[in-house]
Amino acid sequence: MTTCKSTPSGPLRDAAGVAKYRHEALAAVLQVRLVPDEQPRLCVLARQRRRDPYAGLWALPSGPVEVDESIEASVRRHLTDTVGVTALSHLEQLETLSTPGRDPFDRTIATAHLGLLPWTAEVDLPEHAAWHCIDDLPAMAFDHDGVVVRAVERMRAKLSYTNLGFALAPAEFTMAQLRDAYAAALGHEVSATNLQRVLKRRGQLEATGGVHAPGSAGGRPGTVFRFARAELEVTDPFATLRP
Amino acid sequence: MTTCKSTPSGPLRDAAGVAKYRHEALAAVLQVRLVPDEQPRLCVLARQRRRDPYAGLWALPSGPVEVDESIEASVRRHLTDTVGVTALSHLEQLETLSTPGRDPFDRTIATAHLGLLPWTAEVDLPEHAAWHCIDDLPAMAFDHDGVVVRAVERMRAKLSYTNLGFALAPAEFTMAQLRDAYAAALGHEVSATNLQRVLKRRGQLEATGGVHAPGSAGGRPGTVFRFARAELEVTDPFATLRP
DNA sequence: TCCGGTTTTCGCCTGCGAGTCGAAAACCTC
DNA sequence: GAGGTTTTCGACTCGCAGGCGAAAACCGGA
Repeated sequence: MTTCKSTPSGPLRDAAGVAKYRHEALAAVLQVRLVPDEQPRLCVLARQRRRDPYAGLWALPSGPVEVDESIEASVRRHLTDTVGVTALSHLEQLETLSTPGRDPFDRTIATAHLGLLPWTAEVDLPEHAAWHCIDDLPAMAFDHDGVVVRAVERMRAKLSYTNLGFALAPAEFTMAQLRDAYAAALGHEVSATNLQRVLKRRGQLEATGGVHAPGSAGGRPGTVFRFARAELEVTDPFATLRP
Repeated sequence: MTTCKSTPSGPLRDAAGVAKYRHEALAAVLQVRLVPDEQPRLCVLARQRRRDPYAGLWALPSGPVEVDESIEASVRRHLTDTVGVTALSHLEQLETLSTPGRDPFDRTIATAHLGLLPWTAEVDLPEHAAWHCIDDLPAMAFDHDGVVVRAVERMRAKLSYTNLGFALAPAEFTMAQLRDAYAAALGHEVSATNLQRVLKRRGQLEATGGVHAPGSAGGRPGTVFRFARAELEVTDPFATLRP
């Protein structure tokens, strides 16, 4: 229904003279990645740009929103198409970036998202895509470095006041595994004792009944747990000044 | 630099065939409003629509983003121009709405914001604009009722784990006034004792030295306080599982 | 000036949940 | 069976929110 009145040199405008913008769906996909004989580390998925602007720099997976989809659907579509990510355990909106000049070639608006993968998910990465550890990030294109920082902040905050832990872990796990995953995600040591007590008190943790075989070094076998619910729920945002 | 290739019947697209969208800057402006001889109440600013779609229904203040401004600057501009709000004590981004069909006349994307005014701010409302109490909202246009709900949720959550209280109150106030404002904002009774102790422990509260004259019914005069800082700062988002 | 009524302020106590520590349990290899 | 390793559980401490009652500071009226 919209007709075009813009001149080739100016911004695109509709019949009423209102400016229109290209809208990018953008995602910082985080995963606790296990490396044999090392502590697991928190990483983010990025692609190396082939074209200007910022050719050669790393950028978060993104793509334009189509007319018949919501931004969230667009994020999922582009993640599947460009980096082969289909098994997100969590996806939420982070922020919308709109500073004029953030894309030197066009006036674009982008909505950034936080995506999470369980540590067991294996992604077949295409060429020019790679995982980068959070504490050793390369230079990134556009405003994407800020997006990664805020994605990690959001995930860390929600790990403490929601049951977001389910998105880091697979269906079943031992407390030792979960402790290591939390430690990698939060960036500091975590006590398995305290973690188990906190999650149990909140009713997020259930024992499956099974036990996990001990490692080669021996030791008591760990009981296998699962998260009671796989949807995000807030524990108590009104920690203070409650009724 | 973008040229127009769209046909009059299809969506607007640039030279590369990428769809472009009208982007709306949207704000839910909340204020604790004082009515003489009544408890103060939390209200939201809305305008009654004159044109279709949703003519006659109430809608949050909004307007299209211009090419040379960020979304946040656009929100401030439209709030000034359409409802005369210039003294926001706080403004933050809430969420971006993009469901196809959310605007039956056009494919638009809107970024919703949370705005706060101190209870002393008096706004000269134009015709067709009014304050609506949160617990007695009229039917709203588009997806704006959901925006109001999430704006209130966000504010209530941040009142407990940030110093957002500074945005509700004027520069100076007594604990009794602040208690009433918190009670209206949170929707439940608040103890002045506990409120003062919590805010003091966090270093958010300072005594100015002055005292407020007692009311007509007498009583001990209240000491005058101010917030130590007027920028948002998080108290402790990592309440649990800290290092 | 004294007294009841009102509002604010302060100190003490309680209770919940996070964090720490150490001992016991359960497994390995030698 | 002994020694080493890992997991699990209980007991304790501590910080902070929340509740209660007494004391402080003001009013108006007798």
